[in-house]
Amino acid sequence: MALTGVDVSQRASASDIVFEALRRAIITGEMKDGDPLRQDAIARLFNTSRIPVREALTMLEQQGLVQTRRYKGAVVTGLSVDDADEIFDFRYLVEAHVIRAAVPRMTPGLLAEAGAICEALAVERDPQPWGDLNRAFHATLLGASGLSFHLAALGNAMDRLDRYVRAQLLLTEGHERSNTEHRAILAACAAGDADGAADLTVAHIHGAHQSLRAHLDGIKAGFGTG
Amino acid sequence: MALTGVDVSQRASASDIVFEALRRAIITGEMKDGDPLRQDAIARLFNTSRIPVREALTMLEQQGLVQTRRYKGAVVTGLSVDDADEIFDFRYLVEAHVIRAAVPRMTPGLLAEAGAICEALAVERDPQPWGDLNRAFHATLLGASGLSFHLAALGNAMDRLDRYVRAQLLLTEGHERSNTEHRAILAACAAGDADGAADLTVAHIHGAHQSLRAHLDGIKAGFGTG
DNA sequence: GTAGCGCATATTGGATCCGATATACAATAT
DNA sequence: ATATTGTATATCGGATCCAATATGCGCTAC
Repeated sequence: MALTGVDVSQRASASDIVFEALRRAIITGEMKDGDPLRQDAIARLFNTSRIPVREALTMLEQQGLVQTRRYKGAVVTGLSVDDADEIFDFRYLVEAHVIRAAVPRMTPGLLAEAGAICEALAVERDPQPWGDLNRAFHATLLGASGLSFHLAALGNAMDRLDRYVRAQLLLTEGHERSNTEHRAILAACAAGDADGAADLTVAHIHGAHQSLRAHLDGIKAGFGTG
Repeated sequence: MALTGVDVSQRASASDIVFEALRRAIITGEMKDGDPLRQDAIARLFNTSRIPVREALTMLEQQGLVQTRRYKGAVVTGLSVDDADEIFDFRYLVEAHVIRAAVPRMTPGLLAEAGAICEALAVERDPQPWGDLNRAFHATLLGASGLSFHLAALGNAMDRLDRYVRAQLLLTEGHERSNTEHRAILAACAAGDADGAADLTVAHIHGAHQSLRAHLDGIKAGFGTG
């Protein structure tokens, strides 16, 4: 029988769906720091009961995206400037390590894939899809390392920073610089220059970090102490 | 009124209690790789319903300590040798960074505290409390850094490795070497030698890593590919 | 008029119940 | 005898229900 099957047991559970939707709403900035997450409201929104919602909230709490206080509910976690600095430091350290490990393992196919994303980034104007493509670009390159533990930790770091980076990019038009840097990183990877790619990656993150800091100093306020 | 209060709203929920108990059972090796975690059985054990158990299992899954398959239940996650190598690499990288940041922030009081744990380690023969003290020693020193995100990631890395390290220590009597290395690390910290402490820490982790590899190569089997 | 108390309501945490799925075993047909 | 199918049981995911706690408002006492 020539029937292609799908593993139906891998379908997402209700908790997974709610989790992904909430996670996305938080990292894109759709939900702001301190916004409360009411179990009832979310359950109605997804046409489910509160049980899957609570499991989604516990997942988000483990990831540090929301904070829960007993009998008071969950709110979106805010980052202090110090917190953001620390997580950027983490990225400098780990992302350099991972890209170094990834470069020698990149196949032509993977480089082509990353190149395609890079091109898509260059013409994308909408901030939301741009942010998604940006993550996809880095995930593709870093993924070649096969270092799943490092990648999970980095993914969490990005999740915690993403909404601030996106908000800042939206205002400062840093897309152009980002795009040029992406091309440079990709070129180094294609050339098999692991150290170069690592340096460029660190510089790339540094740029985002500095822009964010400037932006925050500028508006002065914001950034709940979480 | 001179009455010191405690924030009663911070009492652990049932989920937290179950989570901590299961986490401990897993990281100490009390539960073996692949052991199933039956919701009913655990609920009865803690005299609660399955709801808090499920939330605990969700947390454990987020930490990578158990794996859940829909409608089939959760089992203790096993590490392949490659997985273990990767997590050790993560520790080399991050723990060196954190200890470097921690040294200049260590107070005499904190050093005294670490010293006390170090002494306790020297006379402790039981493997389980020795493992707990070992974690406490490193947590005390690293904690001085105040780098909460790094510390959380390192804690998770330790959680994933702990049972293997404990099992290996149990057989190879690596306690003595560990104790000497602890004293050296502590001395470097007390001397304010951040780079020295970092080097010694890396060497310390390296020792554990090599012992574990040797041990695994020796017994050959074990380590489900989980 | 104001500080403090008590009740009403909203919201969360946990228990119980029900439907869905997996697994093991028995029955049956070839 | 073996392979297939049906069924019984165990276990899980989710819904509903109840208890515990927080919050807001009105009332009372001074």
